[in-house]
Amino acid sequence: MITGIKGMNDILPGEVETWQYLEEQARRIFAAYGFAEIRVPVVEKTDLFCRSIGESTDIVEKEMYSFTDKGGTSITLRPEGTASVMRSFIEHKLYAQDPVARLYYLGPMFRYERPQKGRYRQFHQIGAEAIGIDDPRVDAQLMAMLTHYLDEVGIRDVELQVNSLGCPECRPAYRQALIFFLQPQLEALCEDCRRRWCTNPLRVLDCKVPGCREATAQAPSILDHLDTPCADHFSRVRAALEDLAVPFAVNPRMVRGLDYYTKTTFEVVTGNLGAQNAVAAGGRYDRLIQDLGGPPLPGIGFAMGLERLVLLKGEERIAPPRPALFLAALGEAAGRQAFRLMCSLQRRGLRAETDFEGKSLKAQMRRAGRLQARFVLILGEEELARQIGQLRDMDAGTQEEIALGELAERLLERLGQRETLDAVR
RNA sequence: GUGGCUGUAGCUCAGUCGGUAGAGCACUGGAUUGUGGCUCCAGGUGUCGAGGGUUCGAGCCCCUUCAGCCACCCCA
Repeated sequence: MITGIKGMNDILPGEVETWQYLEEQARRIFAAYGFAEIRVPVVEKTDLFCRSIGESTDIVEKEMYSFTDKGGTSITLRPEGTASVMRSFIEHKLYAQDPVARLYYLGPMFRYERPQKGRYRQFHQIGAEAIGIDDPRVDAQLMAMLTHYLDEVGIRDVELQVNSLGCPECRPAYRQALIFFLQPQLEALCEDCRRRWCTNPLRVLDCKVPGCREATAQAPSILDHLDTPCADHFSRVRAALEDLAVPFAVNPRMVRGLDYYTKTTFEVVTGNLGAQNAVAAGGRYDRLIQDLGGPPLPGIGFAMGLERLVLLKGEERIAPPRPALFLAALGEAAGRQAFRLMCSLQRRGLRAETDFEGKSLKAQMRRAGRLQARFVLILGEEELARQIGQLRDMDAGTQEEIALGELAERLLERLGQRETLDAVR
């Protein structure tokens, strides 16, 4: 048996409806905030990710699906979406028409990691990017949109956390201050954190080991080391969030896995995802476009992990659509008629089903019941001769004769009635 | 890359002290001729993840290997 690839999952009927729902709501809500979809390839030249995400990040160092194509170019399955969107934005000079762009994307991302709960080698993100405005209100607006979306699709028990990582002018000083602070405490830190102290000291603040948390309890905060523009930006972001009544918590220990972030960073976290806690994450990247060879335009964006949203929805599945009608036919002539009727209903957009195996009426009724058909049309020799059928309401258990010529109309009428009733309830 | 747990029917899982495998669900047929869900009856399916070893005999014990899950690292 040929199986799928580790960490790459099939999304089967029964679950796919939830995916479709989450995607549709994102399209609808993001559109209201002025975002347009952009579709970019799932592979890019490897250099793009090295330059944007950062050479020394874990993603670039050990998690990329990179290979050489037949032309000798090193290409990589995208580990995230922002780099590709920025490449496209720059390549097509979208800033020439309008220096402000709001773009969203959705699709698969790839990272070579050991799979675990909420974490896969092929995973899916919905992301949004707002380019060209450095006003803090844009930061707040993006977080408001994200919060609005999660609320709308019924994701509960989450918290929006915000932080500022400063900029290349002020972050190095903080980094030094943190290194100085941690140096005398190295003994108290875990093995991983002693390594982090050298490689990425900010990560020490994020460690879960109790000993490390104690040792860093009095550590300097990045928020006290921001320079004036960064501090001002951050306070205006918070003010704007308050103004919009978006609940949030400041988390000065929040760290990022990608190098391009500046100033505002944010995460939506939950305790219901096993070892994972992030549902969505994002931040400002005011240097990225320039670093990739574009104009000096600022940007901010976020991405949500679809698998994680689906996981949080849990058993709360979106019900697949029910067939409007199952045509139960007895005998060959009735079978032909049922097949014709089914096709004509389908052309009118009504989901209809029938039996192709000449089964007994009992068996056909059982199948109709299992498919949760709203109605069944029973068509035997006698009905066929009179050009009528028995229309059975499967929910009510009632049945009436109807003329075959009126089938579609009667069906639409009664389905409409039903929908009205549902709406009233 | 490291560690732990688990692999038995399509699915969820039992399987005693080592004696050649079971249940529920699902599926199919039936319980008055042409009427679903509930109930009852009947029916089939397994390289017991794979390979090797111990043993008269292995689903069970030992070794190897593969896969899945979970956790670490890191992250959506």
